[in-house]
Amino acid sequence: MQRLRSRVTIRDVAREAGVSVSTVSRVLNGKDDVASATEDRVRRVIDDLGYASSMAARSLRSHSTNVVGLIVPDLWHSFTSLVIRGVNQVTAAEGYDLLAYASARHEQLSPANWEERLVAELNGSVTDGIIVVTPNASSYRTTAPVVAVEPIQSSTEFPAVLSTNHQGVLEAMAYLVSLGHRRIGYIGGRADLQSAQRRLDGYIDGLAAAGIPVDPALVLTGDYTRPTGATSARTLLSLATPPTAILASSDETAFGVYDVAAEYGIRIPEDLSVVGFDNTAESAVANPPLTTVDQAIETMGRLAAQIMLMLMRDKLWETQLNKVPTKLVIRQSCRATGL
Amino acid sequence: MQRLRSRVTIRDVAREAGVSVSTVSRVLNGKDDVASATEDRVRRVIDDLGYASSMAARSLRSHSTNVVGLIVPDLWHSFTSLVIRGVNQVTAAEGYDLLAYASARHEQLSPANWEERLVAELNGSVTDGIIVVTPNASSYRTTAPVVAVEPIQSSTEFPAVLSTNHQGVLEAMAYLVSLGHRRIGYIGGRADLQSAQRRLDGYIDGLAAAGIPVDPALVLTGDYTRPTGATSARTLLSLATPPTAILASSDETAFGVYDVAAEYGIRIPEDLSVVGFDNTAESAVANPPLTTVDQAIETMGRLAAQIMLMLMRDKLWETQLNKVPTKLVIRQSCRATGL
DNA sequence: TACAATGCTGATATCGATACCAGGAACGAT
DNA sequence: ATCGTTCCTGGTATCGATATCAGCATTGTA
Repeated sequence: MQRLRSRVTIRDVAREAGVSVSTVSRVLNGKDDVASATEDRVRRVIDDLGYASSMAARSLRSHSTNVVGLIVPDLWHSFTSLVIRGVNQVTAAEGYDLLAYASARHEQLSPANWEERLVAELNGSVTDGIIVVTPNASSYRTTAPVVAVEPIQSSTEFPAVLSTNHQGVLEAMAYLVSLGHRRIGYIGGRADLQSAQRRLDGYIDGLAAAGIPVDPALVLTGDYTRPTGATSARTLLSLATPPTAILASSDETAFGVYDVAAEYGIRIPEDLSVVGFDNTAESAVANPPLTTVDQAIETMGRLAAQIMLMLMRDKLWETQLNKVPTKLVIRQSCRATGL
Repeated sequence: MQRLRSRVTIRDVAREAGVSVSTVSRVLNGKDDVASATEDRVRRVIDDLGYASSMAARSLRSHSTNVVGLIVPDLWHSFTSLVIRGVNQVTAAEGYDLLAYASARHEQLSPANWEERLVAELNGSVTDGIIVVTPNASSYRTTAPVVAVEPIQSSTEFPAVLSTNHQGVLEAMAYLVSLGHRRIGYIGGRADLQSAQRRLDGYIDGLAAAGIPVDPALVLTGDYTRPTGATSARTLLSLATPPTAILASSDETAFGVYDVAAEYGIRIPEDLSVVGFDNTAESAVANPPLTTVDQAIETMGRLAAQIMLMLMRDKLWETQLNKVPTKLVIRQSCRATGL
């Protein structure tokens, strides 16, 4: 491959085409005041030399890129991937490039504000606006707009997109209660996440609505992962009076419950009803297919992108909290109790 | 939120701290020839003002960022996500940032070289090296290194990471033959992809190795998607003498076969054996769990990142074609024929 | 005492692009 | 002949950072 000795710059193009850099710049930016003969010549040289303008230089000078930034804690978890997918759909349709940034510096920076520096660094320099996924900070110093998806802080100074975690769990609880369950176990998420808190509230309110007292032995704190789901399930199923249903606060957690049920010879849904939360792709093909709360994560991404584009175009967006509704997806992991 | 009127620049910091921009720059870059009193003062001002240096300006001047670029056709397909995950593991461990770029301009540029411009634009300006996933071009004009993952062109002028598609399918075929299958259907991938061609070759060579003639009616071209998998399965299962086994060239395709089998009341694996390719997360929880060829996509990402870091550090990497072995994962979707 | 070495700091050029202003050529109007 | 337009083009300042060189104290050495 031709590893060029040095970059092809706008100067090289100008020299080769026998015009000034200004003219080349005009051609690049599609200004209409260039003679068509000149434009053709410049374009030919651009192709010949394989010239591409430097993003760094362009954005440094023009203070405008065509790029929406996305700052994510990682680039592979199912939640992240789905948000990215939703955002990408909108940005691509509107002709914006999308740049997802996962920093190597999480650990080194104080965990509370690792994204703050990134936002400042990227915004107004490489991106025209930034969407942050599950951010910690409640405010950023920046010239360009910021939109959050599932922020950890409950109140933020920028528009945020949230799912109705509380409502979703409430609905799932109502469903289990309608099937006759009264001992319902709960495996939560990491206590420091706002979403986990909301879901737990939904569980407690769901019990209250059915007039069932909370049994602390049935309420466990997890971390949304499969192994922890399994550990928690072992605890619940070893109780003297085990629950007849388990509400897991994530699909991964629910699969941990599946694992332990198989291990104990407990049949789902005959002996134990299980409800998840997320509606990941796996939940549809699991055995049995998992009844779960659909978070519409992709929709959240789309909404965040739409808000972002509005703000970038100096339109206003009044609402700070934008909720995307959850929906209970009933499959085959629950059954009425035999009572 | 404080939307700042204008960016905080290094100049503002210098003025506030009563030093020159040079000194601030030295502090930022951890040079050791700054008096510690001065350094403390500058750092305090940096924190107070919430200053973060502009990536654009920094890389324009220094010609070195700490960023590895990743150019992908999309940001959500399972293949892409897994590659990103592998790359991210290595870059994060080595202290490099990762920037994944999905262009909105696919469609507008001629499809054959949409990534070429992106590579030139990013490299030597925003990134120090670029990993391209399933690229079309076989060469790029760039000053910084390029590494490809599953390039479409068979021969490239830069290091490429490939999986042993041919070997993987061959192994799957040997397995099916060992179970007694002789009528084996094949649902391929998009004909223009090198990977699809390799897998098809594996199928044909697998038949040849077993001394079975190719029946054109059993060989269909798909596109790796679930709906097309279903359509193809309908065709195969409607034949006068339907196959006893179907080798799907992707897990998604295999799930399409599952769908149609359920529709037709055909039991897997009792009536029909199915083998997939990819070993996605879904394949393990499917009903029945899918026997599939594990591509070790994450490993491919890791290897690509390792090669990239070598090249960025001016080490040499001789081998152009780096193959990551596939492995047959036997689950419960196949059974010996009743003959 | 003179002169070099060291430690720290500032001034200036530069990276590659765009914004802005100025100006030449061709043309018609006065 | 002079002037104002219109159309096109070039020169120069500038974006925010780093690299390089130079300079000023202060200290060490011949």
